[in-house]
Amino acid sequence: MFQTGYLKKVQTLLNQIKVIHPISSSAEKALLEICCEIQFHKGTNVQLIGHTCKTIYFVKKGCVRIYYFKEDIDITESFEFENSFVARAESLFTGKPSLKAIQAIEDTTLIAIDSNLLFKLFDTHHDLERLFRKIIEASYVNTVNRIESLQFNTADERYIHLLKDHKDILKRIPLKFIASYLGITPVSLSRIRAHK
Amino acid sequence: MFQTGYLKKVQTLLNQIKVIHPISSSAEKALLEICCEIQFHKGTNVQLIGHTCKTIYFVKKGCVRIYYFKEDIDITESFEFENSFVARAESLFTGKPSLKAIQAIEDTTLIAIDSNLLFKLFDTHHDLERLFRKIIEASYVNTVNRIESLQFNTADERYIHLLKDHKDILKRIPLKFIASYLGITPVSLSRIRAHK
DNA sequence: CCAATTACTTATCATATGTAAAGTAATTTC
DNA sequence: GAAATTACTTTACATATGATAAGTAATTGG
Repeated sequence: MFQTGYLKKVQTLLNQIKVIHPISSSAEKALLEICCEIQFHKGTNVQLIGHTCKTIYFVKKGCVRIYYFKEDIDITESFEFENSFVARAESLFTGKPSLKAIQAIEDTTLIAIDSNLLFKLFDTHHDLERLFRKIIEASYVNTVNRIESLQFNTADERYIHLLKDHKDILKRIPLKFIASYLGITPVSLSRIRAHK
Repeated sequence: MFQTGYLKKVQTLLNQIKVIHPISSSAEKALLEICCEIQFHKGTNVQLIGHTCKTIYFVKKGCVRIYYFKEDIDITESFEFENSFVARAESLFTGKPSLKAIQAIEDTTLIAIDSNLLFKLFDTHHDLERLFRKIIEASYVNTVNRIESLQFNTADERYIHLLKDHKDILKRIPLKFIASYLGITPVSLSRIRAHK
């Protein structure tokens, strides 16, 4: 069916799926058939601005960010690390071209899932649709919490909160990316870090 | 099966479902069995802070807001008007008690859907799960766009943007609610409106 | 319909964050 | 490994927004 080598390649994905919502082996098999592994060097774009998002990625190794430009300023919308799914929701779920790009922050290994093929599989594999419903629900909860943070917390409250939840983020992500993610300038983040 | 009176009551819900994702008549029937209509007077709470969210509401008439307190300050997280679904996602999808409340801003008629019963129906009605997957996807896209707005737009950009998308909101929602929704104080919103 | 409450605005002052510029430290590239 | 580029910090100044307070307008409740 599958060669040992291939199964090994996607093992991190299968492990993560088990945690979220276990699926039947036939669903697993169908899913693996529409997956492929891709490598990206640090700094390269995984997806470009202007392309309609038709891929859902799983981060096997490394990390990526979604970013866009507002008046020539590079703004990081989100980060994703190992064992997370990434997609530009505003494009994937609306079919419109995305104003955002995905970039590898480190040398990164992604497992790419073709979204059109995936959505077709939902017709025949109910459990696969449930799995992805739960993935979307979890992402939704994250964004709702993020809104709460951006709505009325000060910049340093947001910084402290980010460190509490993702202490490791500091070691892996350039500060300029963290700054725009928090909705502030790099200068302002420097001030906050200089023990304000 | 159903009395004409009952079908009439939930017609707005059924109409809206058709727009999002048409479902089979058996799914429709099953859904209607777990719905019930509830009326709320202006200003009353639909759900209280501290309760675990086990209901998904559909706004038939009127409007509601989700709000919470940060250091005694009332903050509006979101508004929902006619033909929208409302739930406190961070509680519904995690099973934890919600730190947020739902309140009727006008005299409001809601259709309440028991979420546990709904999730059970997903096992037997695949199309119902798809419908709600799409509803969640749309909500997710909205929150992602909202983050973009809160991350680097100025308060008056956010205000103008809100008016562009929801010009009617001004006529129905007290300014103090709009202010906290935009992440600013009522005083600051007054200044912005005074033609800054 | 009047009194009381709540909603909104305006003014003043304080402060956090933005902008610009320059300096230092770290990375990258050849 | 030196030069060049990029990342980060610090400083000085500008500005948007917050906090407080007081005034006006609108709603609510008896």
